[in-house]
Amino acid sequence: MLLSTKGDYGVRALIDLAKHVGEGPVQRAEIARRRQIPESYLDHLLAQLRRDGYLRSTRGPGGGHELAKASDEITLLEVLESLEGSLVPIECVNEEPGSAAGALCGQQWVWQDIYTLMLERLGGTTIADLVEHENQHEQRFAATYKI
Amino acid sequence: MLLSTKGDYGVRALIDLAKHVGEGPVQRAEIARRRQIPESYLDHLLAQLRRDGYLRSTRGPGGGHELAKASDEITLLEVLESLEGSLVPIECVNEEPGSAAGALCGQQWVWQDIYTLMLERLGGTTIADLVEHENQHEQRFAATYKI
DNA sequence: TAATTCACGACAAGTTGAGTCAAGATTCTA
DNA sequence: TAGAATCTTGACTCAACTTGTCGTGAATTA
Repeated sequence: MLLSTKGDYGVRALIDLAKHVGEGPVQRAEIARRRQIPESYLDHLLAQLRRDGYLRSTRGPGGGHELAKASDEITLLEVLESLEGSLVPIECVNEEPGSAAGALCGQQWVWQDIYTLMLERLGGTTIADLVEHENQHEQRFAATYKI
Repeated sequence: MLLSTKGDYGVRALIDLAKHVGEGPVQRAEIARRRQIPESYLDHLLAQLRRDGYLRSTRGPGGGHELAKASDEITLLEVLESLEGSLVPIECVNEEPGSAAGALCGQQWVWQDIYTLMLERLGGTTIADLVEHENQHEQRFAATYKI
């Protein structure tokens, strides 16, 4: 598995925040309930996303979390790399092409191709795109999101 | 990282065997030396590849390992899945598209696309292709492979 | 029989994943 | 100012996986 639940849960949280832009801070418990994420685990993911500037938090009654950028200016790629670290599929993709280490690996060229496409797709998809896709299927899943 | 050293080392070993087809069994120690794999770890990988029918082994002096199939009939995909298990990039790719679990994830559709292309590329590349690519760069790396 | 080579399973150290929990900081409201 | 609501942070846990090492035993050949 390339992604752990970190990348999954973290993106769920951002989608939830994007869907509630303009309604004031969204509470951790709300996000956790709607997106089915363990609340105390979500804490860590929100902290990471805050450190990297994707959201801001306010404490106290009425506090919560809000997006710090427009949802169409946050790509899936940057969020996943923030939460998971580099997404290289195999170590040797990092090696200089033409280096001995890259050659030893033997499959470097195959994966470089796949990796390039992956970066294109993820870099070309924003949180806003994910929200839009969700909205288009809203009727069918309204019950799931318990909105 | 999607692949661990298992997938890397295992493919290296098969490339090495494919390069020495027709020369009789190749010894574990030879493979390990040429491809820079810890010998006792290589054991486990060869065992897995043997179980799945990609090579056969003979014991005793002059023994070693040989491919059990033609190298152009072994795809990178099947070998990697033998060594690493499923290559799905994110859990929800396994969920029924349209299911609640798939929808909750929010990025299912993006990854399904990427995964499909990955399977195409890996399924369309054989050990023979990897050997051919290596041969085309042989001059530059002859020293590395110590052949 | 001795030497060579693979076969298989036990063991182990380190890392990561997936959380839980508690103490503390901040802010709002009464 | 007290108390309640929220987030913040770090410590801690437990299980699984990675990346090996080792030792014993089996098969084969000379």
